[in-house]
Amino acid sequence: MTKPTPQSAPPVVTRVSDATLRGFVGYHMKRAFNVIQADLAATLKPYGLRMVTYSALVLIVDNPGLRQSQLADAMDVERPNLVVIIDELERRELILREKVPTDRRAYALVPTLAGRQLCARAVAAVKGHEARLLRGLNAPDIARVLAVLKQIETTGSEE
Amino acid sequence: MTKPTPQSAPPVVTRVSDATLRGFVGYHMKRAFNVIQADLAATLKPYGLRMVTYSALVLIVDNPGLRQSQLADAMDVERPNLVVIIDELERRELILREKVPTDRRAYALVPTLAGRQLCARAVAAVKGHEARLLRGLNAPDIARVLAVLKQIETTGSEE
DNA sequence: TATTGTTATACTCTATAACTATA
DNA sequence: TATAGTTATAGAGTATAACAATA
Repeated sequence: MTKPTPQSAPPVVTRVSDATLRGFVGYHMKRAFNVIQADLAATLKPYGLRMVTYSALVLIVDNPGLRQSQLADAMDVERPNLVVIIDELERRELILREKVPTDRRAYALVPTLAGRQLCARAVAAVKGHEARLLRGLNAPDIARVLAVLKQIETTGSEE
Repeated sequence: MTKPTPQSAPPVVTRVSDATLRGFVGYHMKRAFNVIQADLAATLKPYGLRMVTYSALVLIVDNPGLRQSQLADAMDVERPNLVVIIDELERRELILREKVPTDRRAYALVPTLAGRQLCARAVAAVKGHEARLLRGLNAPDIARVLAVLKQIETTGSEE
């Protein structure tokens, strides 16, 4: 027999339970991702980069000459929103917008030397950030997590 | 010997490579979470709930009588932002703000019958949503993912 | 006609300062 | 003096419509 709790006046809550939400993978994902996002932002701050500008810079360094529309596709960002991101990287002279001779509507995005150097340093810093957050976890576990995340990513578009 | 590529004019990019970013767990997390978020939003739409209002409702149902500040803490939301969330749930008569006799500054949040019923239906729908996104994955793999996510969540605050 | 990059705009989410009424 | 809830506001992030130049 448990002590009956009055229905009209709920007892004072001393410890908030999130047991129901803990039953969902998405809830754990959101909380873990919040931590990653905050730590990543702090990691990139010394380089003057945000998550989006970092992603854009890495993709431009890895794919020199790609068009803005290709980058927008790869980043899952709308074209109008990419413009300001590219503006920012260009203003800092980390990348260049080069006119494409064969299609005068388009710009080819290429990294400058400074862009490639900053990119290398930022990537190294992010590696350190992940090593910190994932320390104590073994490689097989992480590999399994990546497999699950990849499956979620692709299952979403199947439906 | 690989064919040398001219440095001055980068070749046209046919397929954008995100190989560098794929080396990071956070990148996979973001992409997977985007998929989850979009599917969850669609799942909750028929119930007139968004991710935040859903989380708030579940926590109020599971912790009847909790204060707004407690809920804000649990949800990692600033108090000002919680106000409009609570307003929305109260306007739809899913929850009530009850004056606390012992502390007249505070409100105890309690679910109405309609709130508990909608919560139960929404939770069931979200279970279906997760089953869809995670189909084909076995329980041990998911358990390992949860362990990793929990570790990331707690490691973030250690530093 | 369709596409590339752009502008303007709006809507959501989130963060901070300051207020009120209590404690 | 500190706390609970609120208001106002500003900053990100994101989405859509419409335009000029070009294909």
